[in-house]
Amino acid sequence: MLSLKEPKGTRDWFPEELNIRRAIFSAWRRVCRRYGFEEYLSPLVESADVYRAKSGEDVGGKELLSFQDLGGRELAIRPEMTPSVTRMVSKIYHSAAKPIKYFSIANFMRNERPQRGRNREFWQLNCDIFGSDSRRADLEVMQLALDLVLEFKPPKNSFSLALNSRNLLNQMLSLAGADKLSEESKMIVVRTLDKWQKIKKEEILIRLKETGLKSVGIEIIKKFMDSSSLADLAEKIPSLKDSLGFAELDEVLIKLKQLGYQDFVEFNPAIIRGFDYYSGIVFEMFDKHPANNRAMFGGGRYNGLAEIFGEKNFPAVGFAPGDETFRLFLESWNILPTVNCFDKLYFLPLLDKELDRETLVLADLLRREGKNVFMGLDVQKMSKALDFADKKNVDMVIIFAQAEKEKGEYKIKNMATGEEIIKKFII
RNA sequence: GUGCCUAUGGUGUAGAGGCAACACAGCAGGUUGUGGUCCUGUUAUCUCGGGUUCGAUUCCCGAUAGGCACCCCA
Repeated sequence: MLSLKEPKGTRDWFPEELNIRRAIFSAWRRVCRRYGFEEYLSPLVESADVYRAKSGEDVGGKELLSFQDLGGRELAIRPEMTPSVTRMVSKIYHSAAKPIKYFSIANFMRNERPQRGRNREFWQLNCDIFGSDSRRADLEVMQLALDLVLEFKPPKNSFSLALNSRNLLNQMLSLAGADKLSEESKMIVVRTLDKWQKIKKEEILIRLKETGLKSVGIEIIKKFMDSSSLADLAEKIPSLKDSLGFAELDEVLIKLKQLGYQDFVEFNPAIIRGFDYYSGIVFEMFDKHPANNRAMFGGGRYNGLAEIFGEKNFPAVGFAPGDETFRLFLESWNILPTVNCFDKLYFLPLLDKELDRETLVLADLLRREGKNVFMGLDVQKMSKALDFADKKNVDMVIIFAQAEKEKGEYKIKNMATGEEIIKKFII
């Protein structure tokens, strides 16, 4: 006997759950289109090397679900969209009118251990702007991200957008002397900063010292990480004030505030993000619900990624919310939407086996009128038919039996009100 | 890869070392043309393997599956 369980880390989508997902996706589409973004899709698989090149060490490594095709080529089920969309856009980049604003909603696989908010198969919205290095592109992408959340009318203080800049971070790190460290040590420094809010301060200091950083450098890092705002940072480390990273963050933050997002946005030095390809501004949307102690989604600028496809000067900025974390956000704040499969569903039971042919004709007629008709397949008594209609939550029941046939009619019964309408049906 | 927790009908739960209980859902009927109520019947090798015991679904060990937290990542 085979198991009824779906494969580990995947889930079955029964209509009820799927209706919720569809409602979320259609809201996402609505907002993306409002910003003039066009929908695209890439293949489910890519050459495995595409991910090995630039995805994080786990996502592009042991978490990659790869296999050989008949020609011995090594393919991988996509663990993220960014490399694929970069590949796609690289093909058309030179001839396309820029900026290119693209979005997609697709599923992905990562060989992780499933837990709350994380599955092996998951769905993501990916929104990206290519061909503009303008800060207005960063701004628009973040505005879109905020509107995606706001579309669900979340309560006050339920989420926030935290911003940082890889440029600012790198400038700070070079000030702290991290440039003199080995690549490996530098990576450990960055990892440690990523954990700033998670691990104890003593532990952090030990880790930083082990990389060979001087205490002057560690002091700079501490000042940076403890900054509560850009103004605070400018005061603590004045030399950073004139840096590119500071300027881009300052500009984007000011504009977001001018646009009315002042309650949701903040500078956060601990936003690092795992993928290697990020280069400029990075950001994460935080769910502030205590049950969801993690970022809902994130993104940033990744100008250098297209180099793996031989493209130089390929500005790109984007982000990707996942279905699972997003659903948890909506669920926790009690704002989960849903849509029905049918605007209205009609149930046509077979009330008399003598009317087999006529009932089929009637179903056909109703469908030609554009109605959604769920037809009963076996003979049912009236009370059973209505009972079934009740449980299936149909809106209307078509009543057609001998009495109706003789009068040349059928009835449409409204299940909510009990009201019946008589229609002509001569056969 | 590491740690902790859990496993009983279709679903959700109770139970106790000695006949496995309840609710809901399903199906059939009470009711051969009008539903949501009510009533009756029906639905279980208590995940698998081993151990302790006169006796284990219950206690112990292992496997498997699931959950949660790390790692990592969105």
